[in-house]
Amino acid sequence: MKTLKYSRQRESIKACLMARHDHPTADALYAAIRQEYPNISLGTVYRNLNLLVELGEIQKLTCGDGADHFDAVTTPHYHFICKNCGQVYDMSLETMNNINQQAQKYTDNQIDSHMIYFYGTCKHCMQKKAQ
Amino acid sequence: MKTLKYSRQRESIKACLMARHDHPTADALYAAIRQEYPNISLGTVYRNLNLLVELGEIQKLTCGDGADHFDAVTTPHYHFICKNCGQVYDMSLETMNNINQQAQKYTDNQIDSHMIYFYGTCKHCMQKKAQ
DNA sequence: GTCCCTGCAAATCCTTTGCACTCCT
DNA sequence: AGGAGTGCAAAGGATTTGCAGGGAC
Repeated sequence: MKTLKYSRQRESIKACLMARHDHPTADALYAAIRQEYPNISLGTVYRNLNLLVELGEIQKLTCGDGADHFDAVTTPHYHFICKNCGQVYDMSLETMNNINQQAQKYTDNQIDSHMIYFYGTCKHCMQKKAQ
Repeated sequence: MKTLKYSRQRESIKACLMARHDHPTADALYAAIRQEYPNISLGTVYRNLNLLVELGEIQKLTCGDGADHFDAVTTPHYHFICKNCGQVYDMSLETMNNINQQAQKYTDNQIDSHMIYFYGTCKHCMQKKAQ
């Protein structure tokens, strides 16, 4: 097992993600962090994001719009994705009653994780369209 | 609006996907169809898969393993993905009770579609590991 | 004949990786 | 010093696209 060393870049990436309420892509995060560390490289951003995902400190969201998104909230929750603007919103839902039960058909273990995405047009986009 | 013309390639792609019970990637489907049409190109497979998705005749699954998968079943259902082998299984669950209700927070419309993925290790892989 | 569809290859987008160098411990 | 982390640029994988020729109607 590798020993983890401190890096100001990693701290900055984590801090930056936690400060946001949207779910930025690696590239969007890169752009934001460049304001503080103009020399940081995109490769470093990707490397650290993947590391943080492995550590369970952040979550990766693959919503199907090409680029992965990242989320500092790791407790189970769901997402609403606007088909118009691509914005990813957090959704909270009651615990998923019979899902673990259903999953016994496929695995003897627990479900490790899940990804739930709902697609539609968000209110914000509907307003813009109405104008 | 474009007029749709018949193409034997498109028919073959659709037929091939419908005949399968797994959820192949574009590349896997390409390999299968090549047996019947050795000259078909990967670009054509992608073009037609996207067209069929637009027509609502098939479904695209973005499970987060790099490549998109395709599914001939378009009725709402869920997926179990083995973290070990990447196999995608169909799952059926009762109708999602309060989900549309919850979604009113984000959209005034109905939810257009949703993607639900559960991750774990499938029984098949557990057996192999045990050997 | 017209316009859609194809095969091919090049281009694009997102992400990962190899390498020499730097920074933590 | 030792090894993890970085910046850079090149490589990689998946998907899209431009173009000239072929096929449907």
